[in-house]
Amino acid sequence: MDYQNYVLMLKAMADPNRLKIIDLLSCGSLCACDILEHFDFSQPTLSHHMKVLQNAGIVTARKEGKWQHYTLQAEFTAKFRQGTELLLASNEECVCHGDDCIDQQTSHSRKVVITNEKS
Amino acid sequence: MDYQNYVLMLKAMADPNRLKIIDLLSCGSLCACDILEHFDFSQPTLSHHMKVLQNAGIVTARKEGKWQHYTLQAEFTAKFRQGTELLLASNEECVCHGDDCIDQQTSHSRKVVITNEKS
DNA sequence: CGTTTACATAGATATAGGTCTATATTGTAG
DNA sequence: CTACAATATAGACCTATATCTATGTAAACG
Repeated sequence: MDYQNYVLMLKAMADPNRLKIIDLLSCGSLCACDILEHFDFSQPTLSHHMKVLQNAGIVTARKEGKWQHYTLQAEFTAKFRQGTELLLASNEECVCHGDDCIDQQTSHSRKVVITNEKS
Repeated sequence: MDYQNYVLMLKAMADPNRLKIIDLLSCGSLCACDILEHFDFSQPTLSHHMKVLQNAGIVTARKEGKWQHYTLQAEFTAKFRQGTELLLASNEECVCHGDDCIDQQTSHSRKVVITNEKS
């Protein structure tokens, strides 16, 4: 997995209002008007935020009459946790062991550590 | 926990370059010049990104001679996972059950679900 | 002491993003 | 068909931010 999708999720989540929307939806589906009641911003602003969340694969929309029902995408939770674990793990799955990685033998800081490290 | 610190982490992580820096550091400490080798941007830009990561509590810096050694903050991993679980959990720890939450009995969409739901 | 190396800071610039008002679209009900 | 209600789209505006060049600072070295 490259981090493209994970970054997309992070960007969508990195807004207090959208994070609150996700939190609301983690308790179950809601329509736009119900979500809007929890915020001070305008309806078009909510529409914008919901589109961001959909584009990131975090939320799905299901139209029912006049109402848009928003639901947390089932795969989101698993995918986000997976991306997080992949990022934070220091094992061989770590991306930095790929072709774009540090050459630990020629690393400058490694040389310094050998000659100057005191602790 | 309010989400303030979690949002700060998310904002710092929601950049492909900073995400790659975190990934690099998940394999161990590195000095600025070693990190810089993996990127095309300038040294001041890296300095900026490292400051963002420090302000978010993700990275710590330790000066050793001329070199700045950057390390993933020990608490970051745990705190981020904790914030993620708190966000995605649909149990009573969910923030939306606080005073700023949905009144599920008077929810408009709930009424609609009862009268119009087919599936 | 002067030079080089590693990094930080200052300031400029350009793009991204969050918000608004105004308006369009779509569905429901009379 | 008309009116209203729920949501989406368009476009403007402003702030945040990612980047750069130029310069400052601090440590090591001859």
